Amino acid sequence: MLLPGFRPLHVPIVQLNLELVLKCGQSFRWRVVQVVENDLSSPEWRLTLHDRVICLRQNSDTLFYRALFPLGTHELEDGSTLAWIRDYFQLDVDLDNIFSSIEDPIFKRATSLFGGGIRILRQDPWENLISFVCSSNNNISRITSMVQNLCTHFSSPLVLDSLNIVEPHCPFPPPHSLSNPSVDGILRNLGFGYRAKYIQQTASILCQVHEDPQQWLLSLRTKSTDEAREELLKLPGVGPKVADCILLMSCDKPEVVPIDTHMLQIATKHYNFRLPGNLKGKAVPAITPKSRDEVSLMFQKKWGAHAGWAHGVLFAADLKSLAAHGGIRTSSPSPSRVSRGVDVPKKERETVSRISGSSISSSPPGELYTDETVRGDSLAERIKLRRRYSRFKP
DNA sequence: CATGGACCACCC
DNA sequence: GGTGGTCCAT
Repeated sequence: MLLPGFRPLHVPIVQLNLELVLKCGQSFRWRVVQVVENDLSSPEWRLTLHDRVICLRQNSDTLFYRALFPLGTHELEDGSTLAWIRDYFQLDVDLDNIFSSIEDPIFKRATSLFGGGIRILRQDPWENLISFVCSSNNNISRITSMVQNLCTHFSSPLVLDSLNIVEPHCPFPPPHSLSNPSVDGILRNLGFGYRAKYIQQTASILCQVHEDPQQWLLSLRTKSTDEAREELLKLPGVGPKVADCILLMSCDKPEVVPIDTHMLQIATKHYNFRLPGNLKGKAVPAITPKSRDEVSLMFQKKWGAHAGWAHGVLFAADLKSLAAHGGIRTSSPSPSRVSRGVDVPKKERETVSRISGSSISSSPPGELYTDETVRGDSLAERIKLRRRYSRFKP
């Protein structure tokens, strides 16, 4: 494969499969661009960082990469792009190595379904945090559009040289861009619903409490799993499921297995897990705090030190095998409840099904939050925030 | 500490 | 009526 401008890196597709990894609900910002050069065009993946756009393509044994830089910046490739890639994809982690000790036949089957290549990304904790605050009661396609809106409305696009670049490339907005109280209303108008307040409050709290919020989030990587989780749970919109996702995907906690209704289904259907009031044949009851811990522990015990990575395989495999069956659909009711307030229409849809055969349907602000703006909040609001934030304090 | 609702917008 | 949760009140 000849790709002008791209640099080759030897990475077998069984170690990293972009198609499987970048669209399975870990990161929501990668975009596919169909490049029409020649005829044998492979999809190109792009992600906008704060100072460059990462571009990737791949074939069976090679990953091709390059970066697009803003006008006026030195784009001499000093190796930082390669360093970023190795870190982000955790290329030093050998999938064969960490999975070879897992005997679980169901896991093995899921792996063989794709021939590997599914790994956990090492994402930026801040972006990861906000993205998953958006994930509650939500599907991949809508989360994707919400995150996209976050970028286009709260950060400035990189000014690129390339003429073939049309749409704006906006980085993920930093904490201070989302901390102003006005952000709540803006996000609501963008269709974020009740998650709008969570995002603004979380950003606000982090900016108030930490000199450098992003650096502080990064420091969670060196803390113990329990300590890091405790910190994350203090933030509005972050419950046990979201916290576990962040721990696994951006805080170097590979043993953590996030349990959502999806994983609960898998546990029930394939691992004979039974909730308290669940008899055979009955529908799976709603997840409870206790059952979540039980299921998570079961998987952790079964899969070991990299249980979270194994979970990623089951999860992605599940999503994928549905997309393959493309029309199998299971649930789907319709609304009758009308809500008041501002409504902003949204489009897009996506359906995913499951391995087992059943399926689910898925698929100007920006000012620094200063003491002055803080005073803009009502007293009650501040007290509530304060109480929540100190809930776990000694 | 353990359950039910509400919560937004959107799917169907 | 349900969604790849969380918050709040019993």
